[in-house]
Amino acid sequence: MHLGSIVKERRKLFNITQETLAEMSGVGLRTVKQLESGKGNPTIITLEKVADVLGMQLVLQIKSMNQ
Amino acid sequence: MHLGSIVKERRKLFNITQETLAEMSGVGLRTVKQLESGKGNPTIITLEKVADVLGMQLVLQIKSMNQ
DNA sequence: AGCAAAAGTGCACTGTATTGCACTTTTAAA
DNA sequence: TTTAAAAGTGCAATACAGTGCACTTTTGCT
Repeated sequence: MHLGSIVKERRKLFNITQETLAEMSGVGLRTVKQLESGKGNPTIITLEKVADVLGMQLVLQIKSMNQ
Repeated sequence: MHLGSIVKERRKLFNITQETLAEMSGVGLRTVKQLESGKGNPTIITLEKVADVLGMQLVLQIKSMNQ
């Protein structure tokens, strides 16, 4: 499961639209759409802005841990 | 602690140079240097390439977990 | 089914990440 | 302490991420 899907699922949990997420995070709507649909290659800052609004954070962890 | 520092620390654990990490990951040396020194705003793919070589992965998790 | 809202996409422009090169600074080993 | 290897940095070129706009497709509600 890629990062975009995780963002999308989490956003739906909050019952907000891509447009609202874009506004709240300060990221362009087009960028949010691309991120969620798995297109493109966002920068860390873009991903962090979006994740932050959704109460999530980007972390680097040792590989192959369950969940 | 930012992502660059985590990469740097992890790399030192493996006793390899930035140059070796760059070669192994397929990322430019200049980019590795910027990443580790906290300059710039890498893309997910760049960070994933480097993390992969170091046996790490980028994950999105619910915020405010310990560690 | 009908329809409005939400999501996905092609295009084009702007800004910036990636990169190599050449150089300086720092580190660590003899 | 010397000094070679490793790390940090300014500059410039290229590739591509971020974005708005206009449009199509999908979703989900009545």
